[in-house]
Amino acid sequence: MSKERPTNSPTGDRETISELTTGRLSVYLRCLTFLESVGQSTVSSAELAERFHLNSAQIRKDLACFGEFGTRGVGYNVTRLRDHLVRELGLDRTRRVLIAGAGNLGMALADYAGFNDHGFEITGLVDNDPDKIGRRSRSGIEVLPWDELPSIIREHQVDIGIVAVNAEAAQTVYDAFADAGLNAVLNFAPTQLRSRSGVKVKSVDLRINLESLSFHLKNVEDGG
Amino acid sequence: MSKERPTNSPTGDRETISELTTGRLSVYLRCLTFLESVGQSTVSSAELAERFHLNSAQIRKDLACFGEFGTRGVGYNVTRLRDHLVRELGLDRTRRVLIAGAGNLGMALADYAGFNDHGFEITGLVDNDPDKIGRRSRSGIEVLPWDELPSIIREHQVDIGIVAVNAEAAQTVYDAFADAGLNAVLNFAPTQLRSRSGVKVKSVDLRINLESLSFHLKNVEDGG
DNA sequence: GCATGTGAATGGATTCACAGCT
DNA sequence: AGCTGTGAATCCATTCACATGC
Repeated sequence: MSKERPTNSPTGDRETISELTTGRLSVYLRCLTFLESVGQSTVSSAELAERFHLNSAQIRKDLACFGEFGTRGVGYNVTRLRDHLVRELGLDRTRRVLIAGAGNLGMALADYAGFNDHGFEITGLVDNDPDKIGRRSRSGIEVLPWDELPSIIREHQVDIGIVAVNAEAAQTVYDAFADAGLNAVLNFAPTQLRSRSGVKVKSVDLRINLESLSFHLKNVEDGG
Repeated sequence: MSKERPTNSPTGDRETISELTTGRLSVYLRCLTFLESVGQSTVSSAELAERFHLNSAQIRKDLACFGEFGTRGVGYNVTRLRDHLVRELGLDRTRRVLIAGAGNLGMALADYAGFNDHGFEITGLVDNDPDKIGRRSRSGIEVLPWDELPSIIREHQVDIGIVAVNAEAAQTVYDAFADAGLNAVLNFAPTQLRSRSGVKVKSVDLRINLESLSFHLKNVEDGG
């Protein structure tokens, strides 16, 4: 459909920011949080570039997506920029996360420190195995019945669903998440999900990463 | 240094294949394994393209990286192509994997089915917490002392190291892996590792993925 | 002077379109 | 006829280089 857009208008203009850019914005945000914690008040694109092995122009382009936030001759105000990124990435309110699949991976993710932290909150796990229902993860997240997914999502005001089931069940889980009104899904199953418009999937495929490393190793071995 | 290379010579020519391409090759391989299991003997680039929402020319280009493997007018022989990809990706021999960090994530990865499977084998976990040493994961993978990393890697002939420690310790672990002779590292810590030449890192950053979903949600909310 | 913000140039990846083989 | 393999064209991301503003 309509693809015409004025490329990069300074203000407004949502959803025209690429995945690659948002990934880097997350990285910058992490760095800014650190800089703030050590009391640094301004930072230049050159300094950020050095930290991340990136080109400073790229960083300026990335940061300019939302309008002008730096001061020429000076750099960026750490706190101001950080707050701005937090808001632009939608991290200024807590996102509630539900995990489908209470196997090893699901349980580990439920307890994973990086999640229950700064803007994300695991509200529960669901599983269709009666033996698992009612159990809790080490940190106390409860396993709820899969059948009650829609009401759980409604009552707990879940925003993000995590697929931590096997490849065969993954599409069913995604569809159920979508039917229940979720708009964002993080998939750990080693399969390509057929996604619906508006219901975004991000996939983390451990096997692809391992195979990529295997390929590198093979080249190292063959090369010498 | 030298960047000149004859772009894409049909045979030989290692390491000039992009990360994006190898990722897709892994996906194709998975699909070919499935097709073989259901007895399909040939497949066309168009059929693969439809499965993965990709362009058929891209698939042909990807598959042509290693030489010509299709038959014009017919397509690709499933078994032959699969075997070829297995060999080219270096999956024709078992890769031994060691996990550093026996926390929730490390333990879960040790037991994760997708790993101890088809070409990868978890040989153990290491941790520097004396309380954890000697414990075992559910599936029986033992936690070994961090101090003995070099000898463990030597004796178990480890190929790939996994970093499943916190962000602060991640660089230390990476460096220890590299010093012990590993050439491939999979990093789960939410930090950018300073990598050494030849010692490849692939990072899986859960938080970046969640933040990307958060950004999407914010746009959905703002837009409607 | 110094660092941002940004058009222009470059580089890489994807797609098109067709020649060539079966 | 059908499908691969691939140069040419296109698209998108990154980098360069400089005008702009503090």
